Amino acid sequence: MRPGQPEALQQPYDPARIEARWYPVWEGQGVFRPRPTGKPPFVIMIPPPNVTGSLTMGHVLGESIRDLVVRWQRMEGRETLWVPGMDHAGIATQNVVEKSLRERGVSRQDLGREGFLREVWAWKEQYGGLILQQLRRLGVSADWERERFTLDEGYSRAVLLVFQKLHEKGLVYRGHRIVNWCPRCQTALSDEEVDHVETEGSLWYIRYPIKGSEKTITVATTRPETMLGDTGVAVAPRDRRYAHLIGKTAVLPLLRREIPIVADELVDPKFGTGAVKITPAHDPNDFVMGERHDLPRVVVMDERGVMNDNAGDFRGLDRFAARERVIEALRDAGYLERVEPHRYAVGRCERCDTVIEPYLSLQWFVRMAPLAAAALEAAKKGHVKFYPSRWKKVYLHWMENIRDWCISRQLWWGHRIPVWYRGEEMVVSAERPAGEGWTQDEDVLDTWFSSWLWPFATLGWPEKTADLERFYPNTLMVTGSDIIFFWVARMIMAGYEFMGEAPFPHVFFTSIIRDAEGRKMSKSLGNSPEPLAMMDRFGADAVRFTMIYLTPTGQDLLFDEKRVETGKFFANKVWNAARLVSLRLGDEDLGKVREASLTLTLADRWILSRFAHAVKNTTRYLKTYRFNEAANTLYHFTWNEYCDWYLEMAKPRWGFDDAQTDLAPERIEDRRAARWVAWKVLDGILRLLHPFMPFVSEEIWQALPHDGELLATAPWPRAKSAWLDPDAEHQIAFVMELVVAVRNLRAENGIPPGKRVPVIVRGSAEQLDLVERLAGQIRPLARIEALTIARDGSRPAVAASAVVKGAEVFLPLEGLVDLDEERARLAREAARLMGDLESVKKKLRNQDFLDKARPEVVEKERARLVALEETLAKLNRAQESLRAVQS
RNA sequence: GGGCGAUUAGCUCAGCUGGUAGAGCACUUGCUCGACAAGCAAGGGGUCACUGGUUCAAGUCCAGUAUCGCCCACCA
Repeated sequence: MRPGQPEALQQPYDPARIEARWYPVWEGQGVFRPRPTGKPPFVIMIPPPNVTGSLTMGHVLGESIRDLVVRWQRMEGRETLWVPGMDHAGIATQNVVEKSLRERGVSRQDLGREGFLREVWAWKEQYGGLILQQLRRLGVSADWERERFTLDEGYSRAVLLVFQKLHEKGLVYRGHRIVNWCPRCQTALSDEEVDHVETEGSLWYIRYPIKGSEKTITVATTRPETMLGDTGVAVAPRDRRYAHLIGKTAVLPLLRREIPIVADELVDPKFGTGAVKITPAHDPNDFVMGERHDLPRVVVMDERGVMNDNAGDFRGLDRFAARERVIEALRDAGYLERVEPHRYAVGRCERCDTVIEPYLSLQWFVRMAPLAAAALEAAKKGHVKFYPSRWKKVYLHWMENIRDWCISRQLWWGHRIPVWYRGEEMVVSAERPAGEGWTQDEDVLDTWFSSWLWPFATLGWPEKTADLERFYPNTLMVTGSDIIFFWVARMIMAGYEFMGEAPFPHVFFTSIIRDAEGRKMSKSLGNSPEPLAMMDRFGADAVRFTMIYLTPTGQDLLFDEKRVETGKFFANKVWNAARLVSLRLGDEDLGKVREASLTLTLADRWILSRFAHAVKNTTRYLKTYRFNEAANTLYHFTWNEYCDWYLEMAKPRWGFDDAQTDLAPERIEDRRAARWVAWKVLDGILRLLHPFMPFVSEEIWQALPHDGELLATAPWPRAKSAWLDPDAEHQIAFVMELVVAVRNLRAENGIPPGKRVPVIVRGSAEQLDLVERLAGQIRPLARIEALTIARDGSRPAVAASAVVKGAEVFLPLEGLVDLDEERARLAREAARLMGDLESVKKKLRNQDFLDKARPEVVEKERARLVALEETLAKLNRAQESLRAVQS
């Protein structure tokens, strides 16, 4: 315990100075390490950012929320673990490094696999993990000693072992399938990595001659260039129009290949002509039909999307150029019947936006349905809960319709598939098989095939480590809904498969950040604010607080840089309040003061009661993941109750001069109470604030009398029920209304703020007692010169007046004020109340209301009626008394 | 084609289990009164998208409509 060090709180508030100071202290003292406390551990994991990544506003929001929760739980006395780390991000990283190589005129093929991987690792050492530095700047309290990377040695072993185990169970298989192929990245992709974009295209109608007939059959297609790979034509089985053609042979235009006409239920007779070309090597549906009818698969383009030898004269053309030329050729030869505009969804690579080619190739897959069973049940039974809950439905729908996962990628950067070939032999094993002559599969695994193990592989799995034992399952997953399938769903599946239980009981989905116009943040639009620049401008505390304060639960967040002022201004407010308090604390060590030794005033009891509410509500909102509400509660309590009212009411009790020794003993005692309460509540505010604004709260806390080493490890405040004081709250509410009424009378009557005015109050004995007791606080708040308590019921002849909870406040005018203005004001006020009165009367005349509404509701309306009538009567009297007076 | 979400003050959004519409920003007026102009005080501004229903009572519950947005989907 140290006495206050007010000199530490310098004006102005300077976030840059403060924020450089505390992170090394926390880290140095091991605050971020889990330390057993006897309570169950709280475990959270970072969704590993790409190793190439740089901090975005999306990260800032997510990390702010994660750190908010972790810091709060740490203060609640839980043993906390936050595991940080990075994802090797196969395609993204390989793209970045290839691009930088290209600038040097080098391709990855030039370097060869080994050489290229050396380049990527070197690149990773130099530039990778920048984002982790940025996270420190933001203040995240992760345990850096447990930092993991998905390509770490141990983590890699886990990935390969998972492949091996799934293969042993028959859940990993290899096969020729139509996959999503990106001709630019030149790799297969999973369904989730393809974005479907609605596109204006055309539907081309092409005549295929029937062999041995003058007739033709017309098919409709959006991809005419693939007709070069057609090996059949299909019609619906019960389509009368085409029944006679089933079993006949069509002649493929341009190539003159003879292809059968078959019946297949996949054909929708209502679409196009009801006849469809079958291209088994270039369309997933056609692949299925091709299998059913035993049709050959003719691949007509290569992995770059360039037409190959099977494309005849079109060989060497890019697929889109080929489309034009095929159309031309068909038109010239009279095969093109017509063209219709057609809207359809085009698949695009989520990484590079290239149009995806459904492409026949040999790939590795995970059979997902068996893995989905447990994950499905977990959500249905509530073992895993989603916040907001509507994501459950989305999750279930995906799980129920799950499809096999293509996990092989034709890349070099990643976990190389642990499959070994020697002649006809094939071995699947995490370890290289013994003996000579084995060659490993060339492909690597999908990045998500490693990140789906994150909740346990980071803790040492497959080894039975102490961490794994202690920290699995994790406690909470906080992430974006955009990766619910990529990551969340798969983590749950992997959790059940390899650990036998869900990886976490709760998943909280953060908002998606958009710009002020509602557009997605993107580099090309240039609408993505630079978080580091914002932290430099406003401070990390301000950025964190603002993001949490603004984030709506379950909605997108429309973000505008200017909004960060909210956080900065709030930090400044707290800073200055702390300055005020620290300057008036005196020399006594307040930490040693016992509350019972103090004589608390009504104002003291009021703020302690309000503080207890604030603690209760802030904590409740955190527990229910309503983070914005938590921030909001704290903001308004601090600013509008503690600063605007309590500190203002405390000022006169403090006085200015500590050295003043000739005070009456009761004044000294009162000053002591005011000091203690102001400090106590501020201390509590700082504790509540710390998870939101760790830097400034720690800085201030250290400058005030405090208990313990660091705020970061100080206990979270409890809402003391002994502090709840409804009586004090009612009474102070009256006083506040009274003050506002006087201020309002002054403002409306144009009385200069500097001018002190006399005020007369009439009211019930209780009200007048209260006013008398608090006169010392009321006078400065309302800038009152003389406060007259009219116990004799007398009233001034000429005055501006207002009614507050039945009490009357008079501001004698003495020719200061425009009487017409005051008359108009009273008339407006009376009219407003008349309106309210009418609606209350109407309600009370309604027999149904009286019979059916809950008694306390009816009682409330009755009380309101009485109060309104009383107030109106007093207003009327005030109007009358002014009527007689000359302006 | 299916599903989800949104529609409340000029802007961005709160409003939990139905009981006198709130905040921040912006706006108006006035303030250098010994924490804070990054501030203080006082104000103006809303038929809660529309239509119907349930109810004594609907921003809140139900149904439908409209507009916007998102996700999923093998109609070529």
